[in-house]
Amino acid sequence: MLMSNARQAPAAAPALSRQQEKSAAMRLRICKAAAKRLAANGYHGTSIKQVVEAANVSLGALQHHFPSKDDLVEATAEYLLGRSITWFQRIKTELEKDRSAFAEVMRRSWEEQFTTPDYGALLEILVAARSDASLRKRIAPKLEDWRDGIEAEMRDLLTPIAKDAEELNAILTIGRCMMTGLLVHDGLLGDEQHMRNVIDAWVGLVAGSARKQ
Amino acid sequence: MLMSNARQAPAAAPALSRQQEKSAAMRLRICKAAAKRLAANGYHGTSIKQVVEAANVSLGALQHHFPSKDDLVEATAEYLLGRSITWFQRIKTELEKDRSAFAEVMRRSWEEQFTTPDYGALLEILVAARSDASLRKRIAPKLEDWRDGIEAEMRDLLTPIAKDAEELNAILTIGRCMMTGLLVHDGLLGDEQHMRNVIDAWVGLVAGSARKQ
DNA sequence: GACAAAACAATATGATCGTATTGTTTTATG
DNA sequence: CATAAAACAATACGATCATATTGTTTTGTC
Repeated sequence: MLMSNARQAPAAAPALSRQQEKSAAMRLRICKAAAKRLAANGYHGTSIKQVVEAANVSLGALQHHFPSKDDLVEATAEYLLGRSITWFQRIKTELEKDRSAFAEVMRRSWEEQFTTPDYGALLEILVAARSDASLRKRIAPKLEDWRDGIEAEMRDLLTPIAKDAEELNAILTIGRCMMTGLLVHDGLLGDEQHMRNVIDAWVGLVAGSARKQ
Repeated sequence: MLMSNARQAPAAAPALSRQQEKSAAMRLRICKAAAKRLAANGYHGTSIKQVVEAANVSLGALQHHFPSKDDLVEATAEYLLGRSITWFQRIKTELEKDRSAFAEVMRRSWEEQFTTPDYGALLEILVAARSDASLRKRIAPKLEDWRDGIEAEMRDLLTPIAKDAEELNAILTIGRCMMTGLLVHDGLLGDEQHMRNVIDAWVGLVAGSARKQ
């Protein structure tokens, strides 16, 4: 969790020198391009050269900031996960004191997060990491932080729907995993209405279970 | 849905000539090797050469049966989905008249299906197909048949847990997608006990909702 | 048993992969 | 402003990719 590694992916931004500014901007630009290519062509179909062209930078520039492909993928994952956390922070303030917060979080996270190219890119990275030990080692801790971050953000907002924190986390996990699987399975068939119906069924199920208690 | 294409992946086996037998055996052998490599190395890390070596066949033999990589991947997907359907047919007869059939189906499909190398291979194919239009066209109808097949097999067995067929299908979809997402997300972290807990939470949620009605 | 087609095999080919190498420009520091 | 390091750029390299090509062996049909 330590922040020793100074020139990691875009984090906070306190008083940067011109060089650091340039570097951060370049890294962000490359990560965005990488995410775009990953979402469009998948991990298998994305090469360094493609990212270079999409970002409109030289190969040398990319290599300077990301010596290996794993470095690039790791930074891209960090960028994407960071943006997701930001989204959850925003939705939290938006839905404060909304009685149907859970339903809103689920529906909106589906529309604004999971069906997004950004999440498609993240999915590619996660699946690639499954069968690549060195990449998995890099990604796993960031993914864990992401999950913990979401749970921390949602804790207060969604307290009413579960009997304890553990159950709430389980519900959040199921929702998150369901949406990912929905993309992989039914997303392949392209029936968006059907997917929305599944989300609604899920919301109904949780609501029904909560009412029972 | 027509069966015109005679020499597709291993289907039924009614009276084959020696040539057809050899062919089917070779195709099965190659598909098994492909699944093994996909599960171990992912789509991105699996090459034709690797499959050739894993199956211990010549490149020419593979090319004869699968002219392109997409042909191989399609046949492998069909093989894997077919095995999955077979599993559901077996579990159906095993759990007939079991009052806790739903919980058993969920828990056992997690252990015996989703956490299996075979499903890892299928996951690789599904994700790859997301960003590969031609592959998606080949896979999508087979995936749809698979989903429909599961729903058909489970219809009678799991009738009690839902108020109608539509809700039952939604529950099956959520369960299936959740397990897939669980592999992609929490599977990366390797905490198997946590994943089993999530499955149990899901079973409890559905049971609670069913009891309410 | 002759002939054709299917099955299997070995090697070649052009493209593309990730990375290494080497050079030039820009920025920070004394 | 001198010097070193960071940032950016261009080209090269060996490996590997999917597939094409050209052969040989096995099987089915007449």
